[in-house]
Amino acid sequence: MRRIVRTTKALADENRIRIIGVLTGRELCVCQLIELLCLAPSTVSKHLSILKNARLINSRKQGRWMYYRLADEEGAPNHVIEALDWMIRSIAETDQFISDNERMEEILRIDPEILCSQQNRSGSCEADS
Amino acid sequence: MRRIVRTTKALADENRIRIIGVLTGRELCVCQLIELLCLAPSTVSKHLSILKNARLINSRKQGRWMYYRLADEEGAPNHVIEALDWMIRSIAETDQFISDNERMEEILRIDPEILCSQQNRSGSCEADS
DNA sequence: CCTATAATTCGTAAATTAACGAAATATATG
DNA sequence: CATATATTTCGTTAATTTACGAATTATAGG
Repeated sequence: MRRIVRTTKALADENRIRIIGVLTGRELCVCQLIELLCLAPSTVSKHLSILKNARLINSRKQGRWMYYRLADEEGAPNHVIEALDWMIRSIAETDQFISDNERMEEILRIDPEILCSQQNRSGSCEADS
Repeated sequence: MRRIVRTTKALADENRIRIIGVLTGRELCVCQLIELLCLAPSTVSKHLSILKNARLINSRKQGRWMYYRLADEEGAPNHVIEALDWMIRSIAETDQFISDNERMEEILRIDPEILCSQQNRSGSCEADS
């Protein structure tokens, strides 16, 4: 039951739900999520660690970048996979999900080298929508 | 998306999950839940209002008693029904779910008139398990 | 109508969580 | 080896949530 609570707590935050929303079907690095959410790098990192702790996402380090993706069947408990499944189906038609994914398409067109180097300075984010 | 967050927040508390666990398959009144959870009546009432607000449960007043039951297909949005479904399947085999339901069987054997009248005085609860 | 009582609302204190910036860590590159 | 940089960890503050008791509401029954 502790594990169920850890799952629902991880899912009980709007920013973490948005992360799951843009992670469906692709892998993203932290600075791309920072750009989307307009939050400090340390905050986004903390959200990712909560999701990872709940085993909702996995990560892979490549050079200086850390890539995150949704958990897959192998390696995550059933109840986690099913929660992810429910979440993705539930948010799929929300405005937030749609606009986040549109925005992410734009972000993905930016060379990550340039994108990242412009962050880590305060007030760098243009809040959108 | 607001509604999804409301759903996950409602499910992100151990006591509320326990309430859902004992409510599967039956209707219960507030004092029976107070007895199980060993929490103040006002606290249990607050948990119930959070669950009701998220449309995970429904209520019915009969005399001085208020009966709560899980939401059913009619009247609750799809994503809520599916979340309930996931939750019930996920907790079904946990020790907490099993012992809560055993304890509830005992509680149900007590005349509610007697059960309720013994509450509302501080320190009345014998914490179990 | 008066009293008892089941449940809720309200105000408040304690605990938890979210957000930030600064410092630390790890990796690429000159 | 020194520097730049992507991410994480740590410490702190602000916001949110949980829990309680006191006061309130609504109903049953004398």
